[in-house]
Amino acid sequence: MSDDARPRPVTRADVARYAGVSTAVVSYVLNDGPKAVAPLTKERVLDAVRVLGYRPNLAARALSKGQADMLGLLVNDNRNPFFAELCHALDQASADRSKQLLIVNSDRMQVTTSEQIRDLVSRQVSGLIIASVLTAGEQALVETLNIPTVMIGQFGDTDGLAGVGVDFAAGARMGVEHLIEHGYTDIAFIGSAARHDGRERGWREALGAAQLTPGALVHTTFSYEGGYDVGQQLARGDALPRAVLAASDQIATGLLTALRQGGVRVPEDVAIVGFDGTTAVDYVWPRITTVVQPREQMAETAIRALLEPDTVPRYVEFATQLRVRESCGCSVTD
Amino acid sequence: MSDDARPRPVTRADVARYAGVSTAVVSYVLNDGPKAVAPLTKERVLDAVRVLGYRPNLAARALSKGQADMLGLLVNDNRNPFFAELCHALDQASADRSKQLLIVNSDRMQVTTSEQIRDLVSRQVSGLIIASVLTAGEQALVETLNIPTVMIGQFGDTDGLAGVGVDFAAGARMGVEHLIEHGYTDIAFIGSAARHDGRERGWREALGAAQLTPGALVHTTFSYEGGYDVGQQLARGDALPRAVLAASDQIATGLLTALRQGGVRVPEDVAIVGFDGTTAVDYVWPRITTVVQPREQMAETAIRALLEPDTVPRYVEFATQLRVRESCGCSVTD
DNA sequence: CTGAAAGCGCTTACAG
DNA sequence: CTGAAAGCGCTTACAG
Repeated sequence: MSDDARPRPVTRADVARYAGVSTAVVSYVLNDGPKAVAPLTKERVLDAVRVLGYRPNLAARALSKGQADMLGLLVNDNRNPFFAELCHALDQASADRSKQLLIVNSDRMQVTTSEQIRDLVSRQVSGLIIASVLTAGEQALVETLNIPTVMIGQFGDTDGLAGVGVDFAAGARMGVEHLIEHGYTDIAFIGSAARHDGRERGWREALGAAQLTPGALVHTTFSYEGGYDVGQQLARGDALPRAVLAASDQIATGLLTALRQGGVRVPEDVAIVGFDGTTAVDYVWPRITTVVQPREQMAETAIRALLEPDTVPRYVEFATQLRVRESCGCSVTD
Repeated sequence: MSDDARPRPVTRADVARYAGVSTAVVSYVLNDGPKAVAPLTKERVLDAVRVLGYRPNLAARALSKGQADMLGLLVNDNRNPFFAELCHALDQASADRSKQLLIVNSDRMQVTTSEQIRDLVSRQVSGLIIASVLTAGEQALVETLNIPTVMIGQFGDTDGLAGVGVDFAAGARMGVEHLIEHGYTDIAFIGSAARHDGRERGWREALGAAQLTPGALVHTTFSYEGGYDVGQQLARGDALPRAVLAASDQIATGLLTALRQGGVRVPEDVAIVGFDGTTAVDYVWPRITTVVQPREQMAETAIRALLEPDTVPRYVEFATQLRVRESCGCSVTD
């Protein structure tokens, strides 16, 4: 049995003493620089590290370097499936570059988002990833903070911060065009009331290009519930659209559920196309056809934008892809 | 316009100088101790803080205190809806106690779980929350680390670590009993191959108590796909169980989707009860009846177990609740 | 190739 | 009630 309660943790001084070198040398070995170390000395140090079970104190290193090898991630709500998948991808991508992700939900009641941003910076994160919508004030704050920052998922290139995302309008057009190919002419859009949602614009554009009158335009919250509420109203009313483009998979899922609960058939009565490409919409029935955002690529690019800004353009817009399932009326053999 | 590139951040020395006090006093004010400060002096310090826009360097504080005001959370995959919700609840609960959560996915390829645990500790987290299953070796490691640790969601009280979770067996019994009340007698269980899953035991116990022969016992992975695969096999075969208890909502959802895709009606042909109580299963159709784990309470208790261990028993087992929807055969007016 | 030493920005016993 | 100073455990210019 080993002793418990090892009161004083092993420090680099212990390692230096054990290996018979200076503490500087221990650092050189552990960090592979900035100075070279003789092979034999290096061996002795590594041995000491092994024997003593030494682990660097990362808080000390962070203080010394002014940087904690962490990246701060601000997300509105990590439970949202799309953002959960994005968080996961970001976690992997930052781990690839040996950074930890400090994830913070901005829907906290107790503290303002600005406060959270400041706290992240106080912790010496080397960069900020913003996966939620900022107010003008919050954005101004970030800019004065003078820390590498990238917006992900949503950004306007009017502002000063770097951004990674998809072309919402093109994605929406793709979805609507697919519905048009099915022969539907009455195509509604369900999305948020945000001022300039590219998805809403893309919906409109695709209909215009096909000489179709826009169908109903419904604004709701970005959540299962938002879609569900709309679905209930539609199911009760008498003016069902023939097809719907939903601005998110969550909305699409809530909509689908309410419609079916209300006895409306999907896709026979109402066809649905979602947006995001989350895994979850492949596990409802009918499975939801959706516009896929390439989240691994987005995550990878966002991390690069932070750590190697010169290798990445200021704004990166990825193309989306249509994942065809049954909710649009296609019959998929799978 | 304000200057950009503020090279040297404001430190507590600047504040002290501006306020005409020592740096110690600044600390006393900012930390409300350990010494009292005269009201007027305090005012001057707070003023200086405001004017200079001072923010403490949390890495320095962490080094000094040997503790970073962070809690490390190890989760297998934050995309799993139940764990996403648990992470969110833990985030809120730790924010209530002004700790940040350092979330780490243990499904990373590049690095072992033990390595991740060590890294968390190196970062001076003041506690560890383990929301994933540890190997014996990993668990032994955690114990030698001598840091406050709590397992959440899953724990065996044979081991040395504190734990918070639900009574899996009782929860499963509750689910099965509900299916029995519906009059079903052929009730299957779909879960993992883990050695001692309380849910499997509870299923068996409830059937035994009702003098019913256990139905099929199917082992699969804990994922949408695991449930989907089983559902496809069942739909193709000719031996459909009349009812199923799934060990997780994800399994239940995958199962439901595959069954419906295969033309099997739920609940008319096969009734389903899930486990976890995630939000998502309220947004599939039919909505899935599920055994709810009280995740806010669990999260709150886990955080308390770490920060105020004396106020919490070593093992806390919460009761589950049945959330009745349509998948079991109930008709819910909602 | 190696070491002595200053510095990072806090906290906190100790003295007054 | 306040301050001077040591200490936390690293990194890294500087000197040799």
